[in-house]
Amino acid sequence: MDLRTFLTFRLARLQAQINSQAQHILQAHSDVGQSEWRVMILIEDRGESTMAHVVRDGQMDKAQVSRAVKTLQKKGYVTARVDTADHRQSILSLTTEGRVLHNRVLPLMRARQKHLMAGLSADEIEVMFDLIERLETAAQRRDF
Amino acid sequence: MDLRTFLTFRLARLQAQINSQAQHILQAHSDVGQSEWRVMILIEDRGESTMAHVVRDGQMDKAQVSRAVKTLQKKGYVTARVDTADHRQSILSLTTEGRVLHNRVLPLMRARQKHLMAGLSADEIEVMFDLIERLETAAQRRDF
DNA sequence: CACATCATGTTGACCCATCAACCTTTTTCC
DNA sequence: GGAAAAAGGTTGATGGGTCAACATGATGTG
Repeated sequence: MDLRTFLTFRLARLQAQINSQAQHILQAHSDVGQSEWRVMILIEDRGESTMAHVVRDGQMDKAQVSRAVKTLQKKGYVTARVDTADHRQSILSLTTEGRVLHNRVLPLMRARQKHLMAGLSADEIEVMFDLIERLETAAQRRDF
Repeated sequence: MDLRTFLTFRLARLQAQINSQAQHILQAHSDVGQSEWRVMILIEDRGESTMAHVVRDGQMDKAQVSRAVKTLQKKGYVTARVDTADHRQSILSLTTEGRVLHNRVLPLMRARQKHLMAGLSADEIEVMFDLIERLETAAQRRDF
């Protein structure tokens, strides 16, 4: 029983490392957490967005997005104005400070992503994505 | 900016699926959570153990282990007796009920692990482990 | 022996993630 | 038009995971 040979165990550790690295960057260069950062990316990516869009684009939990947006508003990085056409939703956009933060941190995140994949050849990256895909399918089974 | 092409994003999704699957098994067949389950495995693997060993064997956080052990004692699956030779640590072992639970759930977890890897060839598994290894190394960098 | 150091655990604080219950607004459909 | 269903959000609860501070027992060195 060597845990090192368990795929799930290794993946969990890898994930922990990756998270920790991201957390470190965000702490060193901003005052937002990972979920807030992801929300900011997703908003800026559309220019303007809504929580529902953020949820779908980022496959995040809507509760998490709701809280992240609230925090981001408090921190002054995001504004929300109620949609006149649909009063259920608000239109989210980054403030100037939000955009500044975004533009400061995004290059670092891109560099990190690049560094992570730098040790892998194009073929290997392809294989990795394929394997992730298949594992994800296998992980959906619930009849154990 | 398609998040689907981000390795970190895909890994996070995969990890979430895998966790959810494990959680589902534990909820259906026991009353312990994932960290408690891992602690139980690690104790039973040695027959007897200590928190420090569990922490090292499972590369878990000691705070997490401390709380998991406390809960497991409350649930009656683990006993702790102070080591006479070293009064700082306690020797942990599973109770009879703990062992029953362990023997009931472990086969399901093994089956799950097998199913996860069933779609992958031996070569692919090897590649996967190798890639995980290298990504883990790359994820250690902190100078961004 | 005494003091510094290290190892073992415990606790509080904080963040991430998920689920369920609930409220409001919009849409669908008869 | 009106009831039912669906969509957008909010909130509370639970669990996972990490970090820092602390208390205490063990160890090792001058």
